Amino acid sequence: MRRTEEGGRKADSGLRRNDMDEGHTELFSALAEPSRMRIVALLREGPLSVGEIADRLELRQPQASKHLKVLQQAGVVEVQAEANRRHYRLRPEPFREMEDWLAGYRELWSDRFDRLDEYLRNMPD
Amino acid sequence: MRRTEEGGRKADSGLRRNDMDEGHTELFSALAEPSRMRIVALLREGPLSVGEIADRLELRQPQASKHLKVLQQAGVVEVQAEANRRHYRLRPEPFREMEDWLAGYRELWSDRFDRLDEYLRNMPD
DNA sequence: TTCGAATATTCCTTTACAGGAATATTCAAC
DNA sequence: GTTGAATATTCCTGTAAAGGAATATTCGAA
Repeated sequence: MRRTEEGGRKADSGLRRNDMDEGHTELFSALAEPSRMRIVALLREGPLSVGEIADRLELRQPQASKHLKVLQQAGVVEVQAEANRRHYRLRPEPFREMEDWLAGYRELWSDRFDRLDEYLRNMPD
Repeated sequence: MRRTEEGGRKADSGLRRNDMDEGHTELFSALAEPSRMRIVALLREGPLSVGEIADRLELRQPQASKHLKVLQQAGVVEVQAEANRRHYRLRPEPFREMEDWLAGYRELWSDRFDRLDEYLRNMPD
C-alpha cells in the first residue's frame, strides 16, 4: 500500500460539547502506555526521526513506528517526511485540549471547593 | 475475603522525579475508558453512591463497582462508607499532578516556542 | 537499476481488560 | 438469626492491543 504522507489525524471538527469527555479517551489511551509516554517526553526537546527515537529509548524500530502511529492517530504528534527520514514532532493541540478539560476540574482544589467538600462530608444523610 | 475499608490507594510517596512520566500511565489508563470518564465527570457535582452512579450513567451495578475500583486504585476517587452505601468522591491530587505534568509541556503552545518551531521546520538538513 | 539505509507493515502469540451473569459479602431492620 | 438492599467479587468469554520476528516499501546514491 502506498504510504500517504498527509497523516491520519482523526477529524476533530464536529465535536459537540457533550462529546468532549468521551472524546478525550483516545488521547488518554495513547498516553497510557509507558513507551509512548517516554516518546512524548523525549519529543519535548524537539523533532526527532524514528531511528533517533528508537535509539534514545532503546526500542526496536518497528515498535517505535507502531507507537508513533498511535500517537499520530491521537493527534499527539505529526510527521514531516524528508527523504528516507520521518521527523516526528509534538502537536500543541492535544495539550491545549487537556488543559481545557482539566480546567473543568480546577474548582476541585480551590479553597472554595475545599470548604464545600468539608461541608458535604459532614452532612447527615 | 473481608473488604478492607482503608482503600487500595497505591503508595505515591517514593516517586523519584524520573519516574514521573511513566508514573502517570496508571492515571491516564484509568481515564482512557469512556465509562470511567463519564463517572469522573459525574462526580464533579459531588459525592455519589454506587447505585446513584449506576443509575445516572445507565451502567449495571457490577460494572460501576469495577470501574470505581480502577479509579480508586489510580487515586482518582476515594470512598467513604456509610452503612450499606459507599460514597465515592473525586480526589484533587491526580488533577493537580496532571496539571504539573502538563506544565512541562506548556512551552509547546507559547509564542516563543511557536517561533522556534517555525525556525526548525524550515531548517535545511 | 541495483544497493543499503530508514521506516512501515504484516503475522503471530500472549496478555490485559471490559462486559455479562451469577454469586458472595455486608449492613440495618425486623 | 433472617431478610432485603447495597455493593463487591468471581468466573467466563470476547476483543483489543503490545511485543517479536520477518518482510515490504521508499528513497538517495553509486
